[in-house]
Amino acid sequence: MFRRKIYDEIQKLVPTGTSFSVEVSEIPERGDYASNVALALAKKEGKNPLETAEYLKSKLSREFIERIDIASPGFLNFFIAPFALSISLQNVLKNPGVKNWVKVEPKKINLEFVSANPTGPLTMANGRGGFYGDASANILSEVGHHVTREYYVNDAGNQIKSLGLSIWTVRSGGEPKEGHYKGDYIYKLARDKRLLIYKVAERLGKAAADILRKEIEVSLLKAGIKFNVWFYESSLHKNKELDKTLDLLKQKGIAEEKDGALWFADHVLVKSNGNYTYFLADLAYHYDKFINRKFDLAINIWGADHHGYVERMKKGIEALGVNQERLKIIMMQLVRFISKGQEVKMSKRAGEFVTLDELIEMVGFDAARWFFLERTPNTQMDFDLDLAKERSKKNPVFYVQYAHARACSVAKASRNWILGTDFSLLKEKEELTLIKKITQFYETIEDIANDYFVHRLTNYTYGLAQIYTSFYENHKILTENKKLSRARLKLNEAARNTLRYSLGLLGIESPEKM
RNA sequence: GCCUCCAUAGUUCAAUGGAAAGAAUAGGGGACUUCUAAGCCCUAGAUGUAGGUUCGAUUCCUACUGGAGGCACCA
Repeated sequence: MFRRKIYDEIQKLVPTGTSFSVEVSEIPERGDYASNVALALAKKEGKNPLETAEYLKSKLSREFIERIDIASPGFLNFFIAPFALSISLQNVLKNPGVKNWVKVEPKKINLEFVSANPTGPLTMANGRGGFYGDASANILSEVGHHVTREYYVNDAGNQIKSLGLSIWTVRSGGEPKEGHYKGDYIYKLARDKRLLIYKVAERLGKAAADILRKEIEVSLLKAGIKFNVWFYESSLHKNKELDKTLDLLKQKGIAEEKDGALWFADHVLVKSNGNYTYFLADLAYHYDKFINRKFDLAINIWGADHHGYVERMKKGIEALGVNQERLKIIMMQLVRFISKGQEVKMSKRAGEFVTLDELIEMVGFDAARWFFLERTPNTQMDFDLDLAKERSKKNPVFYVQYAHARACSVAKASRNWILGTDFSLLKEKEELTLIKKITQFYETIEDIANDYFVHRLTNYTYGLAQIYTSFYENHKILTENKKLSRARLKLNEAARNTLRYSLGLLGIESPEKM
């Protein structure tokens, strides 16, 4: 699309390694795209930015650019020629697929997300990482990567034993003790006939975890979150992967013994009682990802409470001989849920939480997804439950879906009057703005493929809906002027397709009627 | 005590070091009665404080204030 073309052209004219940007202009007077390249060069080579801008302006091709303005202190503002916009609209109508317009080097990517311990139902807090991961996977596969959606199931630690003990205690008529899991689901599991045969806490816990694991999958499916691999920690133990990892670290002389335990830097791998730590299991897990399964890139979506773990993991995989650039960790900041002006405190152990199922029932599938996908991962967010219930109709997602339904409705009302479309008839401000916005879809996807900020797509989609609605309200699509109607119908079609495409990648429905 | 993240309109959120900080909602005003009014058009309103780097800072650095989280031979 245009941004890429402008960027490539400039790059040919400047010394290699020059860092500059081409971005979408927000203000019409500044054209459609703007570049700071002259300013960047001025800094690098000490030249006058306005002179550099003049030079670049004289050298740049005008193939699809109508005009280039130079603005103080040295910006280049590009105005796309209307005929080029027409061509772009026709291209998008013909080949809407992202792969046609966004080029990436295909990678084998492991995207691990949610990975909540199977010691209870998913809470609505798990929704944030869940939706974000799901939409990321959609987008990364769409641009051409080979993506595995993976859930790491922690089924081998103390918490499973604790789960077993909690159920055991309740089943024996007692109350859950300090450190035990509480909540209705423990009582339900205590009555579960499938579990009655287990008399040992560990086995009971494991069997219960298995039941909970399946329930988690059902909840995720209801939320539209899909996985293709459920990776069990226990399988690492079974296959002696922890020992292999340990041997490797010992061989390299990285693991050190101290006070009867085995350490990697400041972190324990094997406790003095001989037990392996979770850290070692995680190293073995990532060894499996990178070495055994040969993923080029592992993306982990983690909750903010794991941030202290990031550096340890990166150093750990580096020690295993894997470049840490191949591990990308996305931290999701916490969500605070507010009800009646008070924060709703959630704790799985204390049994105080709202489940993901309940959240979706309360605010609806599409609204829940939209709400979480709308925000950047690295800001804490407040979720007002009362407001979400009350204002469900005012949720932006309905505005976007409504725009799509309208576009569908117009398309249905139309007849095939004439063949051939004269796209040059589209010259109203709202029409040209809409065409530009449609082409920016591909630029947005390109950005996300690079930085994984999925919320860019949500914001883009809302903006597209606004611009479409403005076009719709200001210009009648179906008129007596058949040639004009035909052109506007084509634009309507492109807008509808792009809305549907975006919503689809976000995992949100695009109803044809509302 | 040490570390990480965060602080933007009344409220909920945007803004790859760029020009005049965008939306939504709540507020004020208006048009149409014709393809879906869950809509459109206009209007008012914000970068926590004090410094620094830079041609240019919401963005980077330092200190402070306020909020969240993390610092185990837990998982």
